[in-house]
Amino acid sequence: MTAIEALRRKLESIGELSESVVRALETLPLRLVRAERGEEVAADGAVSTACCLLIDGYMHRQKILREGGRQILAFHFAGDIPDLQSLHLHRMDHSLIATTACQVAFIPHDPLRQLTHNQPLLGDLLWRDSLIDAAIFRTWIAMMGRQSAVCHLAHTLCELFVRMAAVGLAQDNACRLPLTQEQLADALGLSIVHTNRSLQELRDSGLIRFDGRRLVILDWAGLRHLGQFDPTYLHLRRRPRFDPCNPIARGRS
Amino acid sequence: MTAIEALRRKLESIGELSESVVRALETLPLRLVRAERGEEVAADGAVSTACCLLIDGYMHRQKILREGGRQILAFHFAGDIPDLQSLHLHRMDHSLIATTACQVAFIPHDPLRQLTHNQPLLGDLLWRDSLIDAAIFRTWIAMMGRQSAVCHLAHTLCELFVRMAAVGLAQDNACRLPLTQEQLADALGLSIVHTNRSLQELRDSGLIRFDGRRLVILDWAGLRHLGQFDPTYLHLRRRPRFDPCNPIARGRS
DNA sequence: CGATACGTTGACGGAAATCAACCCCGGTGG
DNA sequence: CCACCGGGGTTGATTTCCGTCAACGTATCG
Repeated sequence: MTAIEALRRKLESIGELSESVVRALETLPLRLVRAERGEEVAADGAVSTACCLLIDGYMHRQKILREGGRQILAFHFAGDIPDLQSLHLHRMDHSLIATTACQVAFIPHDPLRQLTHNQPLLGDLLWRDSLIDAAIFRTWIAMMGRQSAVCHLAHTLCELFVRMAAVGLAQDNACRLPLTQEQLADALGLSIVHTNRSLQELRDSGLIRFDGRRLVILDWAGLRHLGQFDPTYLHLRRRPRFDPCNPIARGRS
Repeated sequence: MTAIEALRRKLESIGELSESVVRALETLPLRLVRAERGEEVAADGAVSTACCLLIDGYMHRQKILREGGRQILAFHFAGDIPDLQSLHLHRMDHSLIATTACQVAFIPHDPLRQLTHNQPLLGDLLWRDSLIDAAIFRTWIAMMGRQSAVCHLAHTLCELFVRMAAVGLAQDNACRLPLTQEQLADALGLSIVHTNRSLQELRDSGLIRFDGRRLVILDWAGLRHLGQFDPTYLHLRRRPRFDPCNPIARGRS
C-alpha cells in the first residue's frame, strides 16, 4: 500500500475527501523510511520538522516518568499520523516509538502547512483528526479514573478493534494486535501481573482470544457491554452499522 | 473585560497574534449569555452549532458514566473556548458545565470556520490551542496511570495555577479556584475522602493553602517537585521565566 | 429554625501493586 | 547437539493504597 493510499483510507473513515484534495495530497514531498522495532521515531523534548505518516506496522506514544515508570498514551497503525500535533506544537511532549518494524513516510511541516492553507477543507479534516485523537484521550481519562481494570481492558480492546476495522485492518472478527502484556499494562496504568489476570478473565469468559499477536473477538456484544464501549467518541464518518460479530445485523447489508 | 479581550490574552499566551487578526476577530458575531452555576452549557450527545468563549467565571467538562460515576476532564476560565473541538466534531462526546456563574459569548461555527479559512494564521493558532488541550489530556493520563494521589493532586494544582498565571488570573502566589473537594476528586479519579486527606497532606506540609475558593501557593518549589510538574506540555509562548513564588528569580525581571 | 451543601474523621474492606518464583520458547554459540 | 540465555507469560503470597461506609461538624440560606 502506498503512503497516500493509507492516508486516504484513514481520512475517508472520518470525513469526506474530494478527488482534488487527494490529488493535492499526492504532491506532498515524502521521505520513506523503515523504522525498526523499538526505535524512537520522535523523542520527547525534541523539536520536530516533519510529521510521520504510518504506512505499515504499529507504533505507540509514551511518556517516561521520573522514577522510571512509563505511560503509553496511544496506539497507532497504518494511515495514522501519530505526531500530527507537531505541526503546531513543535516541541514533542512525549515520544513516538515503533512497536513493531514499520514503514513510515515523513512529511515536512512547511509544505504540509502550506497545503492546509491552500486547501482549507483538507486542513479542516486534519484538524478533525487531531480532535479525534483528543477525544480518545478524554475517554481514556474516564476509563482510568472511574472504571475497574477488566472494564478498562475490555474497552481498550473494543476501541482498537473498531479503529482498525474503520480503515480495513480487521477481517471478520479478528485483527493483528502485536502488543505484549507489558505494553498493554503501561497503556492501562496497571501492573503486568494484574493485566495478565484481567486478560485471563476476558479469555475465560469466552469474550476474546489473544496471544500477543492476534486479537479474536468471540463475543462482541459481551465485550462491548463489559467495557461500556460506545463508539460515538471516535467520530467515525459511518458509525459501525452493525456489531462486527453479530451475524443477525450483519445479514442485512 | 470584553469577550475579544479575554480571547486575545489567551491566544497571546500561546502564540503570536497580529493586529489584523485581532481586528478580524472583532468582526465575529457574538451572542452574550450568562450561565448559572451548575448549568449544562453543552450537553453530551448534543449537536452544537456554536463555540462557547468563556469571558468570566469557571467551567468544567465532564463525562457521566453508566453507574452514575462522573469524570471531570478539564477546568476552564476566562479566555478559554472549552468546546472548541465542536467546530469540527459537531456531536458532543462529553458535557460542558458552568462550575460557577459565568459570562460567556457564543460564536457560531460558520463564521468562525470562515474566519479560520480567510485568516490561516488565526486558524493555525486555534488549532494549536486545541492541540494544547490534547497535550493536557495526555499529561492527565500519565498522572492518573502512574502517580500517587498526592502527586497527582499537587500536579493538578500546579497546572491550574500556571495556566491562570499565563492569562493574568493569578496575583503573586495566589489565584481564585472555586472548586469543591468533590469536583477535585472527580477530576483526579479519587474518592472524596481520599482527596480530602491528600489535600490535608499538602496543607500540613506547608505547600499550599486552599479553602475551596482561593488557592495560595506557599512553597512553589516544593509543590512543583512533589507533583513532578514540568510546564513544557502547556506549550506557552513564554515559559514561565521564574518560579512564581521564588523571590530570588523574581528579582531580576 | 430545620434543610442542605460541603468538609472532616475513624473503621473497615477490597482492588490492585509488589515480590518472588517458575514456565515456555526461540535464538545463539560453544 | 545441547547448554545457556533473555523475553515474555503465568502463578501464589503478601502488602498497601485507596474506596466505602458511617458519623459528625460547620456554614449558609430560605
